[in-house]
Amino acid sequence: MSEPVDKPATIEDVAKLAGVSIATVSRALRSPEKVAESTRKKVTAAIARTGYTANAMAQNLRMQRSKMVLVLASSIADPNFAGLLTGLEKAANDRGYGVLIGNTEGTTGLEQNYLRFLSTGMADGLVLLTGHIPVAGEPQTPLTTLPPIVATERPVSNREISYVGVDDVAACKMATEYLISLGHRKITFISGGPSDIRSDLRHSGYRQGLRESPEDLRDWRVEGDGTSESGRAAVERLFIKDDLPTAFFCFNDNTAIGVISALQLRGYRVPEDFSVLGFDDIPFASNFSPGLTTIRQPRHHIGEKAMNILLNRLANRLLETRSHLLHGDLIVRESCAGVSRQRK
Amino acid sequence: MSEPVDKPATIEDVAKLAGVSIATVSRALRSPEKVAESTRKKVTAAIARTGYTANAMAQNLRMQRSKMVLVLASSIADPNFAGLLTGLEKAANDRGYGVLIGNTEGTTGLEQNYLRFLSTGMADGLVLLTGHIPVAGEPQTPLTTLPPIVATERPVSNREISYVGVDDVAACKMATEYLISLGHRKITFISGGPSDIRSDLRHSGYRQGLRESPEDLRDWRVEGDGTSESGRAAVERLFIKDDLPTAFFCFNDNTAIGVISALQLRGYRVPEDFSVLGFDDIPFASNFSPGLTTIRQPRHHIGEKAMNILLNRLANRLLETRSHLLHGDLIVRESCAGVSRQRK
DNA sequence: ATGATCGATGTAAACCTTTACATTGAGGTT
DNA sequence: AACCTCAATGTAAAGGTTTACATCGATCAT
Repeated sequence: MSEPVDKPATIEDVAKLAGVSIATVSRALRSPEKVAESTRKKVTAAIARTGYTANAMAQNLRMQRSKMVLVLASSIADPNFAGLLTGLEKAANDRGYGVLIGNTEGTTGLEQNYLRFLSTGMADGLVLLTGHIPVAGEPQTPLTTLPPIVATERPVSNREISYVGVDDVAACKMATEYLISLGHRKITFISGGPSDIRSDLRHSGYRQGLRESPEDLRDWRVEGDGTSESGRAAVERLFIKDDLPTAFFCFNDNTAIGVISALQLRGYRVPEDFSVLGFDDIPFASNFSPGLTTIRQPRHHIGEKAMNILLNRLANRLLETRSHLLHGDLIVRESCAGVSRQRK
Repeated sequence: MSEPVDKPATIEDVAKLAGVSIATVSRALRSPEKVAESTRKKVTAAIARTGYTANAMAQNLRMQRSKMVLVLASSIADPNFAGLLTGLEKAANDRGYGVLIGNTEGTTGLEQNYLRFLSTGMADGLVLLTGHIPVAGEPQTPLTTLPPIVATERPVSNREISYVGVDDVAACKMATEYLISLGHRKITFISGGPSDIRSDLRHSGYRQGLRESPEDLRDWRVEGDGTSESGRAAVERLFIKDDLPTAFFCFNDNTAIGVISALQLRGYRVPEDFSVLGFDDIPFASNFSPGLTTIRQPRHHIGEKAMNILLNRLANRLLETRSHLLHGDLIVRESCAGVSRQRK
């Protein structure tokens, strides 16, 4: 139905065909109530005939925005990333925004590079999954020049930035209580590394859980870094010391998987000999054997909520910059059991 | 070092400060060789003082491009997606392009929606992971209006579109020969569903592998759909028929995982009782127990190569629209073994 | 000295919108 | 009949670049 165009039709083509001015065409599209029914019809017809689509560049230039959001992540391969992105992307798309991906791989060099999208105006807002405000080249106060930001996946220490994520503390407290209710009295927390703030949050939830017990349970933290290798290594260290818990509460599912395979490699069985609890409920948690008992992050919701907060800010519906902590569910599968016939 | 700006500096501010025209400033940036050393210095100084960054919208409008590429995927959560995206993203970023994500969830509605990035000129090129050319609203020939495209992850039946991916046929032939070399004579191929072209490619590689054998081996295909559930289901069906192979060659690792857990659930051991081979080498393949023997997709390279092909096309370095098939390595872990003490 | 050549710079158009402001004319009020 | 109001439309500026073309001197050959 469209004309044999080589160059895409412009608003001017439409105006000419409809016999009106370009202003009227623009109005017919952006604020139809301002244009008479009859002319609106003519314009619509002309648009259909020309196959006109407004040039986004021209619009953006004129309106000083890009309808684009930059998502900065330190690792695209992170098992949480896909779910989060799905939510972010859906919310953005629903509101006419596009999602631009920046994979920093944890390096500030790449991080810097992606800031070009902000400084050149290619993106209106920023979703931070890195856990820190991107460093500008010059050591100047960056917050003033940065666009609206929302953090997710990893909270940012700066209080000015909204964070959307699971309530690590509450979830870990609950999970710890669950382990205690199963009879466990010696529970090791395997951390996610010193640089990850969430590790401290989860550890603190674990401690709160311990304190709920009438007995005085040992706060027992060993260091990991969130990889399955670090889970394996932690187990090995504990075996060498010959100081073993009855349950492992792991910073995340990856670590839990490492822990379990290390235990299995030594001939122990999970959950018969040891209980292991993870965090995240990565897609693989249910396929693992034993099925991982873990805390589910509502990744999709987190993503959607984070994006909506950001877009509301962009739309000037000024919002409090608060943290929004979502509830994490305990998903009970097979990797945790009662302590009854356990060796220690 | 930068002035107290509310509005970002424009090229005009720089020009004024440097005492030259805006054309000279533009030239100093885009084609420095055209401007005298002395003025270039003045301009550079002025840029530093104003903290000027060229407005991308204005540039894009003027130059009729966006330096942005749309990546259309049917599922962001696909285990291959992250690795692919990492490669795509890296190559794009290296060449100053941005990557825009479109998650179609397999629905044409969303697919349509993302096409707005193309029709409005927000994206210059398209990376297709969906396996088909997006359908335009009207039943018109879309290829003429679509920008340069490259397909990856799933080949597109249309011959005009370059595809970058692993050589499914060769890899599966090799893997099948490997199973045969282990002594397997009854090998079931579990497909990835009728709608997935790759399923046929891999099946055909498997058949070629069978034919290499001096014996006349049975081409034995059962249907799956690429999920671990379908792997489980396939195993159950075979048990009901009481017609069992000694090895399973699965369309992908997900299926293989389903197959293995179904076998284990029935009390069999892998690889002692059955061998299972996957495809993809998803991040989890090595953490699974038993470690998955599988074919590794060089996801990162595929992504980079695909993006480079697309960007070359965009840069008018006209390239043949050919398929680029990369080699897939057989990763031998524990899930396949000799047939010796197998039950059947 | 004169003109040609060429490098460096400036002028202005073009890219395509949106929107403030001006204009027009119809309908209503006095 | 003169005036006012208001809805509908048009005119033109603005948004910030890039680049073809024009201009200006200086250098060089004659």
